[in-house]
Amino acid sequence: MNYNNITIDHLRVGVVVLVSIDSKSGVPFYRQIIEQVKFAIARGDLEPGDRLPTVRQLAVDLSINLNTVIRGYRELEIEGVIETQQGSGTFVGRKRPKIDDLERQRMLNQILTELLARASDYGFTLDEVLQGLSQRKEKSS
Amino acid sequence: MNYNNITIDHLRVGVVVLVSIDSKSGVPFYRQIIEQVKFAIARGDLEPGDRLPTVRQLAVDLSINLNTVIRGYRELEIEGVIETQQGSGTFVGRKRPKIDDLERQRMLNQILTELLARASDYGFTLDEVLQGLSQRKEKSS
DNA sequence: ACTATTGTTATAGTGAACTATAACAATATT
DNA sequence: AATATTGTTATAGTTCACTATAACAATAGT
Repeated sequence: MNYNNITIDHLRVGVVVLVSIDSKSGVPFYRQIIEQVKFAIARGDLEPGDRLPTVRQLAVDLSINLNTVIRGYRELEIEGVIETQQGSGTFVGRKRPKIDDLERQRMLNQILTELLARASDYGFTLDEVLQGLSQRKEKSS
Repeated sequence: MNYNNITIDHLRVGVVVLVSIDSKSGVPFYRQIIEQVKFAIARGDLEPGDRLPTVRQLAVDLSINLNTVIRGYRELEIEGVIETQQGSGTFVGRKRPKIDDLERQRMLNQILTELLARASDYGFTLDEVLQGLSQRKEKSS
């Protein structure tokens, strides 16, 4: 699929874009898969127990090689994000890290600070960041 | 330099971060140089006639190879963003670099995707991230 | 039981990015 | 004029991401 010179292959599950690959971004495909699966979980589009696309199906849909998908899935499994069952499929894991509220808050603040620092390096304003995030929320609903 | 497992080599000119390389992002070094020089100009941190770091100096400061710097500079010159003078140096050209909306969009998307992937690692949802950011906006106004 | 579907493993090849190193060419400095 | 500094060019080798292809292994469905 082609949007204004940005080539994006994607896979929709229902109405939701699960994984999309930007072949011009310079970011390795398998990494894009990893990030976007995590992102989908953060968004709530994927919940524990949900089934992911089969490795072959995703390879076809994204027009990439089977091994590249496997590589992404494997790293996700190593990180404990997903669980694979040979013969049956790949599923979102049940793992949820336990952190107390204070530590959680601190962690979130740190992540946000780094984000804003980077965004500002590139000349983005807080409003633009907020808007970009809001759009992602809309897409998923 | 090391911030929470994110390795960032950077070069400051004055107080401003001119070019920083994230070796874990997967984005080729020479591309990061190109992008960041363009954004520095767009931001106003670099103005027409300003001198850029020498190829050798930048290579040393970023701990990358001379040829990689040259590759980035060369593309910037081809695009007309900078002008090189053998023997004297590399300078910002008079022409303003076009950072089209697509490129900006891509950059923001990349930053947001990374953020959300990390947030997901710590069990944060998109909503929590949005809420955290909104609070920062209130504070700043 | 058989078959289809799922994930797994293995091998081999290609191209891009990066590195190391050396020599060359133009300009600035002394 | 001589030297240092700047960008340029060239060669060669390494690593990584990706592809193509094939066979294997476990599970689900019939």
